[in-house]
Amino acid sequence: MSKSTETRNYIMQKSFDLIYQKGYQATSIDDIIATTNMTKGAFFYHFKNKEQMGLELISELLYPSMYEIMVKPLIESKDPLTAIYEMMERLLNDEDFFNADYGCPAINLMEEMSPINNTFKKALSKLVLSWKDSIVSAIQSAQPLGLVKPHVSPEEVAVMVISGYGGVRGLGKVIGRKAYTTYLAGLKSYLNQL
Amino acid sequence: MSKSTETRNYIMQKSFDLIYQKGYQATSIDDIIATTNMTKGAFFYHFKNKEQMGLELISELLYPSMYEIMVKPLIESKDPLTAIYEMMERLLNDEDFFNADYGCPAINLMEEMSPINNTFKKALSKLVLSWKDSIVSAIQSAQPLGLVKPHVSPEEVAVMVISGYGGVRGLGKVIGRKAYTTYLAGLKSYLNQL
DNA sequence: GACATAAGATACTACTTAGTATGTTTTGCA
DNA sequence: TGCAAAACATACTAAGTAGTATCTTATGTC
Repeated sequence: MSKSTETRNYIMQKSFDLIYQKGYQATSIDDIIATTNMTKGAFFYHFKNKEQMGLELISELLYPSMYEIMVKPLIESKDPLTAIYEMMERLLNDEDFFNADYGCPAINLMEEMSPINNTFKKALSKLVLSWKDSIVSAIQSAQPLGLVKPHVSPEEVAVMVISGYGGVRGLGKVIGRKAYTTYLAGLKSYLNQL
Repeated sequence: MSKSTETRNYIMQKSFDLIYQKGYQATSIDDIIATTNMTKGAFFYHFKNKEQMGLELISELLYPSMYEIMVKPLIESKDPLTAIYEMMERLLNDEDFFNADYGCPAINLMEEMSPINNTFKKALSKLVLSWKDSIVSAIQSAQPLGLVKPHVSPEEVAVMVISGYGGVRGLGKVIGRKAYTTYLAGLKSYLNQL
């Protein structure tokens, strides 16, 4: 990796961390160059402006890493229901990438930016829609196998699961990690009854 | 109502609207005095500073109105499960107070402010905890009546319902109101199976 | 090793921000 | 009706904001 792309990645990673903790709008370019020990010249050499940097953050950092943990485990799984539960368990128990106090970086950006920036909204909707699709497919594939009752709506389940995740990430910000464990228990009963 | 408290209420109501649409940090005092046609002198006569105004917004406007629609319907209800469902239905279908693009003002503030301001966090946790308590009590009261299976954990149900609500408000920002209707259908099946 | 360009640094600008100091007007009440 | 205090207005400040213009240094290539 060239020195140039190395610093670019470094700026993006640090920006990601700051935005994750403080929010996109509350993170200033001065913040970013301060924590990276870079200068404005470096930042604006690598990125057209702050918005462009944010969008590249989503497509190059957020989307791929979230796809890996949220979507991929659901594709090609013999046991879709436990795959969904274990995906959620890994997601909520990953304390390296996530911090209960700060919630989920993807959800945070959705909450903050969707209402005020249509480009962000579209970029983020890709992520949520591909997650939804993978859950719908998982349930659909489970039904002919008799693992999920035939009258169950895969769309409804997907919305329930996604909403549950987004909501418990917000709840965790307020009442802490215990929200996660309680939610996971509730999710297990929910999935078992489908 | 005196003229003074009238303008105070007016400032608070307009501030509430702005914060609901743009977020707390993105709403400047200049924004507020511009949309109210007031001046800085008026604002700082009625409020010590921006933070204090936000906190009074929560305790005087947000908490009471949310309590009315979220908590009250669950107290003294003969049929707790349908009470929960109908509460959620009213909450999500109220298009006067809420806008799908902007989500829920309480959830928004939780998402934005809990990680960065402990006073906001504590004020907002009151709301979410009293909601949780009322759901727990509703389920508990339903169990001896045979309306909810005895092995069901009221705490788990409460966390599922609250997370579902918070999450679907975020999802609605991205994919629109159809998230609400799908979620409500999913919630109904979930509650019926308890 | 020269030298063109990439990569980064410095110093600015124009604007916005929360908050203050000090002014003027309105209002209740003796 | 006079007048003190409440209610509001005006004009500032100091710090922060995204972005630009221009400079210097590093790096690959012939």
